[in-house]
Amino acid sequence: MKEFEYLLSSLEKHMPLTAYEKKLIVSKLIYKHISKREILLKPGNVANYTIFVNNGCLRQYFINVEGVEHTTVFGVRGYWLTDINSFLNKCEAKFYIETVEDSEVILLSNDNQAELFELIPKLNIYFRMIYERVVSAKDERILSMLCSRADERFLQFLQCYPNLDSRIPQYLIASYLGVTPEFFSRMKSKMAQDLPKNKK
Amino acid sequence: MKEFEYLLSSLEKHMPLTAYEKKLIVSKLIYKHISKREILLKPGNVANYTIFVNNGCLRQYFINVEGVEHTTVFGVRGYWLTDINSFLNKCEAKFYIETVEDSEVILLSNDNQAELFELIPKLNIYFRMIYERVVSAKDERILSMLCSRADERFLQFLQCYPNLDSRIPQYLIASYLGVTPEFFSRMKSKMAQDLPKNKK
DNA sequence: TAGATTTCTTAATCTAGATCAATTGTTATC
DNA sequence: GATAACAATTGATCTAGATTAAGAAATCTA
Repeated sequence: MKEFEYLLSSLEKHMPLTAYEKKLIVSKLIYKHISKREILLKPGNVANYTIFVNNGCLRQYFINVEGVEHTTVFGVRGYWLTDINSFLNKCEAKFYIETVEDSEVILLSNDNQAELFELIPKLNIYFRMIYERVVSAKDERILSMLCSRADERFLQFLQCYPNLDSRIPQYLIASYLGVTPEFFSRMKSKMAQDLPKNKK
Repeated sequence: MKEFEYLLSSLEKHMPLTAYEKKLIVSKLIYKHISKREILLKPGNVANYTIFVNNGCLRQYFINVEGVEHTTVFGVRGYWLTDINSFLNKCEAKFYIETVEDSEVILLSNDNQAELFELIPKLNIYFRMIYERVVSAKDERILSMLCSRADERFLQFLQCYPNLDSRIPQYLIASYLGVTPEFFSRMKSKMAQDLPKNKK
């Protein structure tokens, strides 16, 4: 039960839960330890699960026709992650989901989620609220892609994912920012150079 | 009551509603006719309402420090629109919301929405599902900004908003795509030029 | 229907970031 | 601890799209 503590406390931030309800919820969940660089979802497959990140870091990414990876989102502790279109419509996923470091995740299958919505309707409140916040975060990201330069987007990334930059390879950050690793490298050293100047 | 028909039918696609519930819902809504270029929300104010577009077209946009407008989303018939962060947290909005053409909208205030969630809990299902789809759409847009060129993004825009391009000025489309009006103009004529070649 | 305002186009020049290619660091693996 | 595989840097060149500036169309509005 300890493994589900963090998720349950996240639920209880939004609504009270009885001991029975908690037990019911946990009975529908799968806890998993996954090591670095394991693929949880691949394009072509169906996203049968939505994934709660209990520890570690995952990412969702897309590979375009030229074979270039584009990271749409990182999932760190407390994040829910899935190819939502595939999960909702049981159609083919277009995104990969992969661990970036050794991670612990909690899986909730589409069917189990549907059952839980039936049995504990107030879970709709929880997911409604989760999605509200996801929408808000995605709006920020869209805005950032629309009107910020790569260096500003990097600063926003640092805000959004504190300390993550030291945990993951920088070509992944580049793929999240939408620049090449080469450009990111140059940009980073330029920013470090300019920083002392700004401080003066 | 006729004015709310489309919204109610949209609700009923997701769940059955009794006559009483429908009446209750309608009693919490405000129907409004607004003419072109009216501003419904401004940065600095709080987004007290979420807006259902019954007819016409609105857009949400941001103005950056240089005074350049960036359109994050268009709202056409059936869309819900608000500065979600401001609406949820009653904090200052950062986005404008404005009509692009004469429009009819339905306003639902934050307080009334909360009341309705209390009185008709299954509305949580509706909004949960609406937000799921919004998240999916925003994922698409993020991906598009990350890995498509402006001309490809334009084609995606046409798919996403059929016929809208003929209804709105093209500098608005440019601001949605994230390019200057000048570049958009040139790109468009280049695309028209290249089209016949592709057909051969 | 004329003038004013807004929108769109075209051209010249400029820049953020891409691409290609080579080099150096850093991690894994046997 | 040597070799291979992967990650990061650096430099030269190229391009999508920005900027500035001007004029042409289209639209309002009186």
